[in-house]
Amino acid sequence: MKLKQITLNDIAKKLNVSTVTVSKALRNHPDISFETKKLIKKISEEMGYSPNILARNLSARKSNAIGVIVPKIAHYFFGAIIEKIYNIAFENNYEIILTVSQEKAEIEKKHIQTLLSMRVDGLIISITQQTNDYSVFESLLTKGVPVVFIDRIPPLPNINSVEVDDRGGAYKAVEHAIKIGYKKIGHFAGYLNVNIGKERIAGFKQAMNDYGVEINPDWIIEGGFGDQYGYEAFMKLYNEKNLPDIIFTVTYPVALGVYKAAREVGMKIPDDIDVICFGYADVQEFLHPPLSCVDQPTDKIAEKAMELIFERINNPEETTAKHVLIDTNLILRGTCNRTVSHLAK
Amino acid sequence: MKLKQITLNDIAKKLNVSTVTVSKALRNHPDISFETKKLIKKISEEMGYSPNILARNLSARKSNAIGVIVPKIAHYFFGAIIEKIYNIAFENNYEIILTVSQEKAEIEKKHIQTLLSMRVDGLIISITQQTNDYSVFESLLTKGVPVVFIDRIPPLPNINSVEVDDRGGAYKAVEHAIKIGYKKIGHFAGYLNVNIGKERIAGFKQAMNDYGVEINPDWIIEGGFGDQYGYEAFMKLYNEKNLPDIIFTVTYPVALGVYKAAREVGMKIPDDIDVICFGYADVQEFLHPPLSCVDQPTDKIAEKAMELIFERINNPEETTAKHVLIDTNLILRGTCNRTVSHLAK
DNA sequence: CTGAAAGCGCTAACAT
DNA sequence: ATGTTAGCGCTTTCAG
Repeated sequence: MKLKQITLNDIAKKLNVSTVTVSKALRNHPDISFETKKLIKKISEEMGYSPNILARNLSARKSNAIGVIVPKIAHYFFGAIIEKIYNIAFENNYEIILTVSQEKAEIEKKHIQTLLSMRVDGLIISITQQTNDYSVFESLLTKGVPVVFIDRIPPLPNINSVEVDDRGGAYKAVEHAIKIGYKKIGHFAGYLNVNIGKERIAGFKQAMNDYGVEINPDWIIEGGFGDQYGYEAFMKLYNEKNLPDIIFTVTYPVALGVYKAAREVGMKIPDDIDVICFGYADVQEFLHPPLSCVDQPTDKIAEKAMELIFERINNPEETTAKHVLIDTNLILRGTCNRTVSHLAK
Repeated sequence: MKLKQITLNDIAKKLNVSTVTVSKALRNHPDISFETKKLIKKISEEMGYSPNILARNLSARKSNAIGVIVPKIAHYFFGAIIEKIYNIAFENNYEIILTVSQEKAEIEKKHIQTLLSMRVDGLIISITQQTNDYSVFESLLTKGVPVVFIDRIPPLPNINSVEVDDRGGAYKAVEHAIKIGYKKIGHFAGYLNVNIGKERIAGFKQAMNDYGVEINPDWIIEGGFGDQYGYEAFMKLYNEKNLPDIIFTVTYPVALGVYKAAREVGMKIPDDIDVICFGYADVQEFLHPPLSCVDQPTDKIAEKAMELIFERINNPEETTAKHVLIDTNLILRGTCNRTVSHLAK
């Protein structure tokens, strides 16, 4: 802003001391006597002094800020992680510079540039679904910029990352479905070029194989992570009269799409068709029936990510990367939650 | 970060020119010949130069950044607004420094200090539910800092604000309920010390009065904005065997609480008890039945807020404040959406 | 077209 | 205990 801002110099002149004295006094430097400190603080308060962080950071060559890049905000998963990241940063006197890539690789790239220009101390990134050029990230690494990737992770060696155990979580869900008696299990799988899509379908397949349940490729549908896709995928199978007994969806919105479609065609969940999804959201318990899911502990993801980034910031020399897998747990509510003897064939 | 960053000077030395030349070349200043520009750009690219925005901003005495303070993020309403704000900022080459007050007045105050220290060009604020000391905001105004308040607005004269027409929206919802035949209309009202609570109940009452429908004070319950409160309020009336025919809830989570409670006691929405709420959320259409609501156009709020803040930033002299009321519209889905002849008594 | 000088506000290092 | 000097990286005069 263009307003006249009070500077150290202004205070110094008023008190007939040097800027350095004021600077030190305000930062409680032991050099300065208690009396002068008190006076200086009082006056600067009165004058409405507010330190210029730009100048301070320029001088200190660090910003006390962490840059964050996420594909979107208005989404339970990212919203919750971001909120937690903010809280942790606040407790540690760090600022967060949040940017949104809108799932676009070019925007992501621009944000990286901007954040580097802002001289953030580190970067936390969740890459877009369409990112396929990883050179930007590589150059980040060779430059030695502290970076931690969360959830959506580029296929690069030796990077710090915090990831949900997608495979294990998917496995848990499918295993549970099998254990309560399901045999005809479908999977709406999202995009398989994204690591979460890849991992979740892997967990699905592994559970099926481990328990000797046949995988019907007709019931595995790729396509997207949004509710629209769940709706369409359901309708496709419905029209083919080829629905499984239960569908494991790659995300929670996809399950919403299934709910909507099922209601439209008059099928009752969980009796006519059952659902379980990957991903927690606060509204699931209010659905009818309440939707069971694989919970991804957003708080833990945020905590670990911040822990790693701080570690990296404080040990710039350290080069071995850490890969953290966050364990998931099944939250069983109104779906996929009772033995299905009626299906025994 | 502590890494060696390339500076203008580094490039200048390498090319045996002055920093100024490099600076100008990189910014496409007409002073510099096409040839040198080309060369300098090529080299700085090669060297991986990234301008130090801190230094640039310090020199320019402005930051090209807007500070935003919201009570929370993981919430549909704020999430959607923030997302839009980010997009608009991006299009205008502005940075957003987002901070979260966690509904705590002291944190809010700290954030204001920090953002001022960062020399943001302007501030967009949605105050906490517990803020009751408005002097911070007042001093902001006297300092001449461009500020726009959104949604949650302090009772101060002459401030820029963007507000949803809460009263009008509530009026619309209640009016609609009346028109389709409801007489026994309740209102779960949230906190009345917050402007949105105050306005919404005012709209409720006004509609009731305008249409000559009797207000039963037993059916107006204050208490909070979360689902828990909706649940409790419903249960209270249920236990007293004193439920109205329809409940207008102050927020969408409160309606969720009602859904949950109603299901628990075996009452069917909308037949046994009907609901309509203030506030849009993407999941409403997936509820059973899909929940009708008063939509608050988050995009418009964000757009207007950004418009006002830019206006203010570009005209620091301007002192007359603008107050924008964003119109709402009713989104009718599965609730509060059919004539209730069966209730005629 | 190019560059030298000065300053943005602050702090670390080195006197006094 | 206080002040002087110099520099963080960039940009805006203004002179050449």
